[in-house]
Amino acid sequence: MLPSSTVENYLKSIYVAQLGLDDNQVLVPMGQLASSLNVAPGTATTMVKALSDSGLVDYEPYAGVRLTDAGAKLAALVLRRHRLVELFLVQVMGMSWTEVHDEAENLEHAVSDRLIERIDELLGRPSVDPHGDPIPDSMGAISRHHHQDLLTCPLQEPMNVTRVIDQDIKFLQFLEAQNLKPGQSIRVETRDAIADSVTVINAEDRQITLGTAAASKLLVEPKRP
Amino acid sequence: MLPSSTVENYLKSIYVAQLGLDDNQVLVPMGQLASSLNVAPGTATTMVKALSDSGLVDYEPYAGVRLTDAGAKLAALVLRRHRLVELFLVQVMGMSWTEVHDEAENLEHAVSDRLIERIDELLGRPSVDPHGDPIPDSMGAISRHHHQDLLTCPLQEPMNVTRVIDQDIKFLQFLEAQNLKPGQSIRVETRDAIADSVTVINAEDRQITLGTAAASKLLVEPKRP
DNA sequence: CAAAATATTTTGACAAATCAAAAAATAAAG
DNA sequence: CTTTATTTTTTGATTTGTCAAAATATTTTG
Repeated sequence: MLPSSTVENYLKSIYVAQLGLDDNQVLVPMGQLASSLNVAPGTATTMVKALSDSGLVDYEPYAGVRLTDAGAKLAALVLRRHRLVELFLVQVMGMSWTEVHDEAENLEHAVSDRLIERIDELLGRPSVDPHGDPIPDSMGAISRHHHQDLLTCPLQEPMNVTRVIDQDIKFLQFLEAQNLKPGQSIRVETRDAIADSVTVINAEDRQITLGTAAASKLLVEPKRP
Repeated sequence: MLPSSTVENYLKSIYVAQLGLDDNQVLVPMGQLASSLNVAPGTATTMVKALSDSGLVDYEPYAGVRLTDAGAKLAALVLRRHRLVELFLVQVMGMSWTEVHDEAENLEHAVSDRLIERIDELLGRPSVDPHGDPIPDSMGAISRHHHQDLLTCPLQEPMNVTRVIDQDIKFLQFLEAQNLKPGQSIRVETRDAIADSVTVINAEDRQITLGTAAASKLLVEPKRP
């Protein structure tokens, strides 16, 4: 039986949450899951129990939830559809990278395997989406190559923006306006822990100051690795 | 509040059924609606009552159902999405016209107005889909220009296939194999009421015999009107 | 036009997904 | 190490969409 959109969204949220988990933890707390899905805590509990009965997750009461191999594969394929659709909307349909997330959020549940395969082929089997997020392959395998962010990368060195860990349209539009979107060349000028800020120089030598919360959402790699 | 996929499907079915209604009738019988949606009769009754409460249909118990103006507009926009998606899948994604119906059946509920507008633009504001079905405009208006079918068109005259009133993949594949798909030039050779058959000559002068049920699903217009 | 056949509606039940609020468990603080 | 705060689970209800089968209308037929 094929999973409902709801099930797909739960798996996707757990998957993404697991990737973002600190190394010592393995379980996603129920509260975090509930809030990422915008449902009441009790709703998440009920649903996770059902997913557990279907063998898609391991659930430990009061501790949290973790995907099984079967659940992780399904989740990766949802993410694959989402990200391929996003890239398709940008490359083929000419939409802005700032607006495709919401559209893909719906389409990811409606595109067939056959269509997603066509899209993958048409785009030349891409490895990342317009936000720099890696696209799982058709087996559900995902490249887990770890980038630095603006808080950890070297200062005064030319870096490339490779990924943005946020889907908020306003934030993405801001990055675009400041020439900070994926593919752009930048360098970090200064960091000030007290002021909670990071200053960056963009490709046009304009200086932009970000709070550390925002700075941590921009991933980079050395210009000449 | 935006209509659910289920509501959209009910409206679409009623809309299509109304177009196919004999001129003297105005109400779609509940049984017909139920079977076109593959639901039990009682399910259709319940749902139609709900649609009636929302002002999308007029419902007359034991007689049938008819769309209100609001319902008709919504239905036309669903059909618009469906047909634009079908054409898009053929023209841009390179899929076969025989297989796009099922894919569009899912996507029609997931594409946003913004995306459908892009598709419409990209395709050059087309007026018909790959099956020859007319595409409603963004106001929900649809061209209702009536074609002849293979049972009513003149004999021995060159005609163009303009439309196929059936979405069954096997039937569409058959038409494709026999050079009878929309756009092809054909002529009707003979009709035999007793044998319940129609013989057609395709563009390559091959003769094909169809039953009248199949023949009525092929719409044509004179080659030089 | 009464009897049989057909179509439609009603009824009672169920599954999926959700919420609010009460209850229970765990974690944090004094 | 008890009390308080936080998180999680339970409980009871609700909405949407569905079905099977009984009850009721309508239509057809002899």
